[in-house]
Amino acid sequence: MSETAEQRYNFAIAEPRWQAAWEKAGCFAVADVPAGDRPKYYVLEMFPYPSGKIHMGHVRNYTLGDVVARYKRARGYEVLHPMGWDAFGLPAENAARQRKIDPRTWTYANIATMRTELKRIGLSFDWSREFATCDPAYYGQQQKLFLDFWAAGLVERRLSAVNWDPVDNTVLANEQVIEGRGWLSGAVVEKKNLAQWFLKITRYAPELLAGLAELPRWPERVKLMQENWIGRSEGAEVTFALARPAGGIENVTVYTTRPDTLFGMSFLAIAPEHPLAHAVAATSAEAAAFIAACAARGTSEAAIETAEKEGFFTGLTVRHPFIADAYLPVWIANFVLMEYGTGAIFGCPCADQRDLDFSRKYDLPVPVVVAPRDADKDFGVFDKAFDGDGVIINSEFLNGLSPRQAKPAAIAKLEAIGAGKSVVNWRLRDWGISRQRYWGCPIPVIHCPTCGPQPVPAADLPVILPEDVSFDRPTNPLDHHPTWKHVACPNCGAPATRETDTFDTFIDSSWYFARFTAPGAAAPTDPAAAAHWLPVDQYVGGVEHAILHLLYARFFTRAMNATGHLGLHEPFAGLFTQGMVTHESYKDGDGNWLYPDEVVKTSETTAVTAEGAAVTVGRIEKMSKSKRNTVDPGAIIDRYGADTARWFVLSDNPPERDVEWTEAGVQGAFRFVQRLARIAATIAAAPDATAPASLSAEAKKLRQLTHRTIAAVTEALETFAFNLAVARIYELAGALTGASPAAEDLRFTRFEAITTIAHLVAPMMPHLAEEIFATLRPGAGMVANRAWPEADPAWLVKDEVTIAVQVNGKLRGTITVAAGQDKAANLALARDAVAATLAGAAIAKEIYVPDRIVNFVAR
RNA sequence: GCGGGCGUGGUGGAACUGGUAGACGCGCCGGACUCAAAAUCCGGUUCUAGUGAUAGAGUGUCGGUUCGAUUCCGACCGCCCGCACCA
Repeated sequence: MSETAEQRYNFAIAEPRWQAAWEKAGCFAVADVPAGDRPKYYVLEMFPYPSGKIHMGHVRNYTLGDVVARYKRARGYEVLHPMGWDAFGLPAENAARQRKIDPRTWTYANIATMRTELKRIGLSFDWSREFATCDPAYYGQQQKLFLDFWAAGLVERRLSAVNWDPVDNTVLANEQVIEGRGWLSGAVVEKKNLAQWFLKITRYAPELLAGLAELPRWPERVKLMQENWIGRSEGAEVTFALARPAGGIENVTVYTTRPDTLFGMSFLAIAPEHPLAHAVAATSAEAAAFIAACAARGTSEAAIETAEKEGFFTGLTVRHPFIADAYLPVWIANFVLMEYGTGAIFGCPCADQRDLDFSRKYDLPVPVVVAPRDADKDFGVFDKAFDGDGVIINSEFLNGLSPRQAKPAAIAKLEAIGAGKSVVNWRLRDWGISRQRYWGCPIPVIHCPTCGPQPVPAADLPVILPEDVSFDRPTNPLDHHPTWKHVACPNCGAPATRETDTFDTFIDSSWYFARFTAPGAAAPTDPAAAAHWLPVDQYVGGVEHAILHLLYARFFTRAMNATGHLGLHEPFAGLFTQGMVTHESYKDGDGNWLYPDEVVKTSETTAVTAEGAAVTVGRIEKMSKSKRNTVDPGAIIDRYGADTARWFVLSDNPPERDVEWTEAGVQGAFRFVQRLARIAATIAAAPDATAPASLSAEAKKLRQLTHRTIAAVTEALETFAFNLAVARIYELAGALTGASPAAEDLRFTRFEAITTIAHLVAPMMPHLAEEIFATLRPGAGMVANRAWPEADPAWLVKDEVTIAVQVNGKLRGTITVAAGQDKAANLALARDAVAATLAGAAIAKEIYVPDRIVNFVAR
């Protein structure tokens, strides 16, 4: 491409030039509290973790957001479009341990690299609002928030079961436990109870669920995932009296969603961690051994899936609440979870598969209390429980009712006899936020041996991470720092120690969108700025954050509301979740992964190395470093320019789906960039054309297409159908081929068309848009500061329409008529058009849809 | 197992609230320009039969509703995603 470079649009010169021009003009900077009366629009993309380099997923994510931001600006909105860094996290610590680099140095160096890379994409960020979550100015405000939450009763410190690595002396996340062993040490991981800080997100469970209904601009899929995660379930708590108390415990309460099946109960089962189980274990070595065996069992998904149902009979029995003199055995069972419900269930084997499996294994009775409506007299349950709708049988006062009717009836009876009540249960659990890590926000708490945990006084905030730390031991450097943790108790002044755990990094990203509205505020938020800009009007990010991040941010918004930092409940009014960027993967003969630029494609499905060795072309999957199927955005921008990269990630398919990065596709995008520049040059070279009094048919057609394209692209951008916007622009550009005509009216409509294209492509290819607009209308300013084109309704009206003519629903011809013509005339025309097919057959019915279709129903 | 989504040419994908299936891109084929190539420009491209205007088939499979179904309904097949001994 170098030999003819002088004839081409030179992106390498133009792109940095326009980026500098936008920056100089301050196009994208806004005030915390703007003075004017333009309507606001807040566009936000999920901020990146500074891992080292930008990848194609970032390019796609930020390009999608940038299209919205630039489009909304052109539509007259004042747009807040900030960028920052989610900068705390484990990779920085790993770099410190493995390569002896200070996490701070590593992180800020990565930020510097990635900022430079991002700027080359030409994104319309207000860079003046940039911050990193590892800046003390940010995390200090976060500590303030935590203390306010604490004061408001939203924080709790309590014992919690964790994965404990006995060699590394640290808590491991579930993802860090591999086949029951620590990922670094290889030691068998233990379950241990540790004091951990929790945020009481469960208090907001009903609100977080109900709030989903107020989010029409969120994907249904994401709302459903959150709904399932929050997991509301309606049922009842039933209290069973023990026939004989054990360890001072007199009764056991279970949670059930099927109180209608109480008469089908054949046992009661408790979790191994249930207090009653401990009481039994105190006097039974066998029980203690069973409980220990359960605790040692892995908690990985695979282990759970293959786990056999196992139980231990305690020797205890409980009374049935409805049946006099009925006693049911109490078992400790490995499939009952302490964390859900009350940690105890009643077993009804006929209506629950797990209970049935358990009953069969231990020879417990299986009374049948629900039967299908159409069941015969001798309906029985053998190896498959019946949990469908049906009719209650063998259940005294519930007989004949459906399960749905029987539930309230059973609950009413339980309430009447004081044995139970209606209860709503949630799957959502409180958020454990303690991490035994260095590179995170210090938890601003001081532990005093006499006063207990004390908040760090406001005057002493922020609690800053010490820099002189050592990673020579595997445990948390904060813990074995010689001086940092030793302080005086703020309450009594006695020697005390700082909390050495840091926050889960999900906290950092739970409120950054609010901080962006006033990044320099002395408090966590500036209420006026937050009130002006929030909620985020359009949030864009990966679907992998559908649950945790988005749920935490929704919770934080409510907690910040409760503590006076924000005035709203839902942070993100609109959410768009984009698909991944994928690429083919390649392996050499020895099974090593190869980078795309190490292979030469020899056909659609085959490839060889540069040396000619055989290459296995693998699956198309998400770009990942481990599989080496990555393409470096920097290299792409060097070769093709940012606009080409942007255009490609937008053009091929809908943004919510995965896009496959292909060299052919990129080249197609690059050709279009050059073609547009060429068309613009041709047209600009033509002498000025003024609007002629009348237009020829050809000129009229072009003008109609131009205005239809404005309307279609506008509609497409409003609905995230960016691939359709691209297609419509291709279509209009396609109509502009050929040499510049002599006719004045055509010169005018062509000029109008290309000028329109310059504006329509601007959100997607902003540099090229500026470049061609500058050649077309020198001195008319930058596209970035110009208004979006308006489609003239007069030019959207079609004066001629082609109507399909069908016989019995089959297309037999078309007629072209003036639009909006009357029925009779068109029917007659249509009949002529298909006379041969009708061949005089009797017409039973004539269907006429104006300007669309005529259908003759012939017998 | 539960919940949700998706199946359209060689390929990525279009098709408004049921109304001419395949827009637009990629690829491929043919042509122009060129000593040649690249780039560019023009034309063609769902399949089958036919030189041909044309005819038939066609949106995972089977059935239904309708004048008319990619679109609505039912069953099935396949793929993808989320959750999961959740009581």
